[in-house]
Amino acid sequence: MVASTAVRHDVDAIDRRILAELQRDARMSIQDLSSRVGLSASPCARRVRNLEQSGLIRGYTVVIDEPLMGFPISVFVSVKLDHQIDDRLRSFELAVRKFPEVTDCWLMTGDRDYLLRIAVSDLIEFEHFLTGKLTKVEGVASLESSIPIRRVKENSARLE
Amino acid sequence: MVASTAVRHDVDAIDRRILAELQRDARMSIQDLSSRVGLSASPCARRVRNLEQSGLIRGYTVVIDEPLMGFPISVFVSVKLDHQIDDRLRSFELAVRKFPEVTDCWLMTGDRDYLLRIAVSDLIEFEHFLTGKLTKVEGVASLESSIPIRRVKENSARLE
DNA sequence: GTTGAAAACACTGGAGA
DNA sequence: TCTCCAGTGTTTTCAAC
Repeated sequence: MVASTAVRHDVDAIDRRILAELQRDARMSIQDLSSRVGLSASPCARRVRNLEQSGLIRGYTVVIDEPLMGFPISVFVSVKLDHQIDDRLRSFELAVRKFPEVTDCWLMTGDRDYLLRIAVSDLIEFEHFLTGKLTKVEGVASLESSIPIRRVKENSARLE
Repeated sequence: MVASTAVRHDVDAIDRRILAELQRDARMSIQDLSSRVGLSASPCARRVRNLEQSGLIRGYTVVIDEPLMGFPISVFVSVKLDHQIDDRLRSFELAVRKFPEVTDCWLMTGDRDYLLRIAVSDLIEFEHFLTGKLTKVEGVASLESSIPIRRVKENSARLE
């Protein structure tokens, strides 16, 4: 019996190099990309298409300088909900997805916790976000914030 | 006195829409992009170039499905160093940048802490990473791991 | 995997609103 | 600063090999 429903894609060494190059610069032309990975354009384009269709490449995005964008401060916030009911989780996640301040959100194991990264212009705005928005979401029981100084490494995904 | 050394870029509403569209699909052609933001191609290309040159657009990257890539498990690790000496920080950061398992790393305020996200194929590999690599980095005093169940929101940067 | 030709696209510069 | 347009070179796509 064949289990998989999606088209499986065997990622070989060239695919890895394609992904690494696209991680570095996703707007590179297929021509440039092909010469960097030692292929001609047609098979390179085909590989990229296959990587997209297999779902391994989920998309392409722009890398924005958050400080220049007006949001130099990040804050990590641990959120604890008062009940781990599916409905509560859903409504919390819905709210979080709507808040533009929230850049990342993970549901953690253990103690009905979420881990959020918040991007703000300053701590005043963060205060307003906490009191005016986050604590008003139904089910939020407690919060714990920690502030990073600096981002040391930033890779969208592990490749090797 | 004019303070800024770099070229300042006033981000207007159209620029924001350009950034939002590129965040959705960074490989979109300028033609597509221009019609989506209600501009013709030439000024749209100029705006993108300006956003790149002002540093607001730092680059473009591919969004990879980490589970399909073979790394379905993420772990957040808090690392405490035994001395907050600049030299120790530097060597720790150098090591972290070299480990492919580490996708993100933040230097936190407070207690000489780093926050890392690790991507692994399973918990066995995570164990090996901890014992074989991370704890062997000079200056690492203590570790605390927490495991997420699921990613709820994933935005490379705040835009609004 | 390669080559090559047609179609789509990007870039430039100039005229006019 | 935008639109529109034309000219040029590049890039993508797709067939045939």
